[in-house]
Amino acid sequence: MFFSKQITQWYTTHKRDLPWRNTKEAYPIWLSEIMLQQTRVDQGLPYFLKFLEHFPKVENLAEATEEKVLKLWQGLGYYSRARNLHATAKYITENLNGEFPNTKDSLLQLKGVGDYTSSAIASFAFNEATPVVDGNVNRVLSRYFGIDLPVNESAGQNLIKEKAIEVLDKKNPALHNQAIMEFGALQCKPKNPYCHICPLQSKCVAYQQGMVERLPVKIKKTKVQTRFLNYFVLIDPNQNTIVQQRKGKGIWENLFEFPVAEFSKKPKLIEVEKEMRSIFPIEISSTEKANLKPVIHLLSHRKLIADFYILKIQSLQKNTFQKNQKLLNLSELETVPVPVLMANFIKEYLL
DNA sequence: AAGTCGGGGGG
DNA sequence: CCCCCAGACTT
Repeated sequence: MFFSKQITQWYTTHKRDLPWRNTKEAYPIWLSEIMLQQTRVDQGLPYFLKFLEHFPKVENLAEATEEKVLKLWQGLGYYSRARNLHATAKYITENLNGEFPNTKDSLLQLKGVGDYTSSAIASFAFNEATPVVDGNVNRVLSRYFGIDLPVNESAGQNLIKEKAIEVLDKKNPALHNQAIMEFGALQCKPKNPYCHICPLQSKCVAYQQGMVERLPVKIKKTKVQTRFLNYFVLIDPNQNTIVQQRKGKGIWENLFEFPVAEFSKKPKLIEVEKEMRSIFPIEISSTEKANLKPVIHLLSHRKLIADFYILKIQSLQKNTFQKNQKLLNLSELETVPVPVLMANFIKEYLL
């Protein structure tokens, strides 16, 4: 009881005013939880407001096209969340009469809803006494109990979940869960936590033993791979161009991009040109490399280096298109969902 | 159990 | 430059 008492008291005076906390409706709570997966509150908030504006009810989201959902999601990353969000909205609208499941176990069946998110929705919307365990909770509990097992392995994660149940205020799970996460985000931060004014100080094992900065322990995994993307921007005299939708299961699934040749090693210009001509067996009147230095994009475990080639051609013929390709005027490029990497290029060079 | 999936912020 | 963020899903 000490733990929950302290953090909820801390919460009532330090909490941020966030829109999804002012409701018990499952729809906006679900929406916020999906958006905030691996995403900072500050980054997700504008998207949350934008989505509620376009889709006030889950039915409105269900009726939208996936392309529109992806467009609104553009820039938030992890686009499978947007596809699963849309699929789940349709499922709830068409099969569940627009009513969200109201238990953790039933919520867990929804696409894109895992262990954390099902607990979050069940506790926030339906007051189910189930603990949330996210990055914040891993940090707070590993420090408070002095757990030095890696939190991203099953043994450590299981122990954290045990402790999360142990400290959970079963009478006020919604308040407790909000409090412990907010506490992790604002007080028990990854770097430079405010231990000197912490209400848990007296019982925090990590603080007592001076291991706060060492916890939580995580096993590292990253081996950075580089991908070389060579985009071909065809432009005809009417300012039309071709984009194509990424299919398959890789990065940016279902987003649009210019026709591309990908390499795992830095290609020679000859190789790029060869790929270009196999993709477009057409007359090219002039080629210019659009940007002198390539666009370098760093992701968590990957480095993307993108070169853009602008190809001026006499005419784009519809019958040469593949199924997933679209003919667009340059001014229409802003209407289709594209990776941020491309959006930046488009804004700088084509509009 | 290990990989993959984005993009941005902070030290 | 590296780590982290209201994780889930696939292999």
